[in-house]
Order: sequence, then structure tokens, then C-alpha cells
Amino acid sequence: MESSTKQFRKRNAILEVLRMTDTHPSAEMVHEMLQAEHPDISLATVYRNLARFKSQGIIQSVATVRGIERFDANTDPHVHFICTGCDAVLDLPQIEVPKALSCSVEQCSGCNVQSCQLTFTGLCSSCN
Amino acid sequence: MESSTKQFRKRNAILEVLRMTDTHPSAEMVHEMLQAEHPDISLATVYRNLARFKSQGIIQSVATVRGIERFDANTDPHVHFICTGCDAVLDLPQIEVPKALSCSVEQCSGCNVQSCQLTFTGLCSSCN
DNA sequence: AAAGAAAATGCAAATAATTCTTATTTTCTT
DNA sequence: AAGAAAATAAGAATTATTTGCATTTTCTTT
Repeated sequence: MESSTKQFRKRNAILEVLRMTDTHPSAEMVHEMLQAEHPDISLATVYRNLARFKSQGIIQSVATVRGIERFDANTDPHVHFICTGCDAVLDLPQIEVPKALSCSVEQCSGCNVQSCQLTFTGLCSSCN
Repeated sequence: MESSTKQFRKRNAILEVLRMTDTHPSAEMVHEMLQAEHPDISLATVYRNLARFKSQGIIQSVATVRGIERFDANTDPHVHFICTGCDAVLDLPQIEVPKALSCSVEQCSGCNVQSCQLTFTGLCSSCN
């Protein structure tokens, strides 16, 4: 009946919520989204696990909107749009980040590039 | 002898510091950089004026590094590199953001694009 | 299945960046 | 020079995030 493993039930719930949404939620938003199924998960645990996932590289933080960090379980390099009206963080899957850019950066700067983010800001179609 | 206007002496000092540096400082860094010439400018005034400049569009915030906002008096779209070793924020003047991208974004998403940021993360040449 | 070890969590307190309040000072207008 | 308006200093308040510790849950080994 019940799933074979109880391992990390809460931890997995946190990751699942993040994987199921495309809203790029903050820690507090994740906590709210968990209320229905897991009302006993504390906000501290959400923060703790998001930090853990991030250090493991299985999620990334994609923006800081009004001082609040926003997360994404999609770690492929992709493009975001931040609406200054409603603070939404949207994916822009149609836009590509030219792959060659990271190499150019390494060549011209001597830096070691680990990731790349392209973010547009403005008003989303609803707020516009 | 003395300059003809006393208008906004402190405010201008804050803006000047930001214009003279390429380190993309935080509010606190700006405050420190002002100590020599203007030891009487309070941190609150730095925050207040940075917020004002930002809302006026004469500076921009280019990143949030370890939860700390970093500013830039250069509002032309340009590319940055954030070092996860030393928290430096560097310009990458050699790299161009394709101008056509903003138009593509507007067309495919219906958003109104106001600005665009391309940021690479990794280790700078010193930390590498 | 049980006991002990290790890891995860809840709760509340601590931390730290930023904002706000209020009295004072500076600048502008007339 | 006087009064009005704007800017500032100082520190308190706010808020997102982190941390310490006691408790609970899960894992390991029998």
C-alpha cells in the first residue's frame, strides 16, 4: 500500500513541490504550497532543504525579487522574465542563450564559468 | 574657490563614488568608500539615495551576492561575472548581449521588456 | 523486531541587510 | 533674512534567513 521507503519524506515533498511548479517560488511560497499535504513542515526545514538542494546543484536560485530569493528546480540554463508589477518570475523557453558565450567569457577573462543567467525585466502581459 | 552650488553635496558624493568605481559595490561598500572624504554620511543616507537613484533609473542593481545587493552606475546593458570565491562582480565588456533578444522576448511573450541582464557565475582568474 | 547511532526536524531565538521614524540640519524660495 | 521644503543622522523597527538545541524520525546492525 504505502510506498516502500520513508526516506526523506519531507525533504522529497519540498523538492517535489518545486519540481511541479513553474512559478519560481520563494522559500515561503514553497512552505505555503506544502500546507495542504504537509502542514507539519516548518519554514526552517524548507529553508534548510532549499539550501541543501542548492549546494548539491539540484536546484538553483534564479533571482532575488524585492529582496526575496526565488528558486527553480530546472537547472538547465534557460531564460527568465521578472515582472516588476506582480513580481512573477516566468520562463522564456523560446529564447536561447547562445552556448558559445560561456567559452568566449572564459577566453577573454580567464574566469572559470560555472553557470550563466539571462534575465529580462519589465511588465508581464497581464500587468502590461 | 568653493564650487558654486551646495546642492545635494552628499547625494552627489554617493553618486560620484559609484561612478568612479567598477567594483559594483553594495550599500555598505559605498559607505566605506565615502569615509575618507565624507565621514559624516550615514549608512541610511547611502541606502536612501541608492534607492532614489535606482527609481530614477540613473543606477541599477546588477546582482544580489550572498543576499547583498550590488549596484552599478553604468545603466547601459552589459554583461557581468560573479565570482563565487571572492564575491567580486566584474564587467565583461567584451561580451555583447544580442540586441534583438529583447524584441524576440516581447514578441513571443507579450511582455514589455524594460531591461536585460546577462550574468555569468564561477571563479574569477584570481580565485581560479 | 529491537537498540543504538545518525540524520532530520520544529521551535524559538539570533542574525543581518534594509527600511522607517523623528528630530535636526541644510538648502531653496521669496 | 525668514520661512518652507527637502535631506540627513541616529537608532529603532522590520523582515528574510540562519542557527542552536531538544525531540523525533530514519537508518544500521544485530
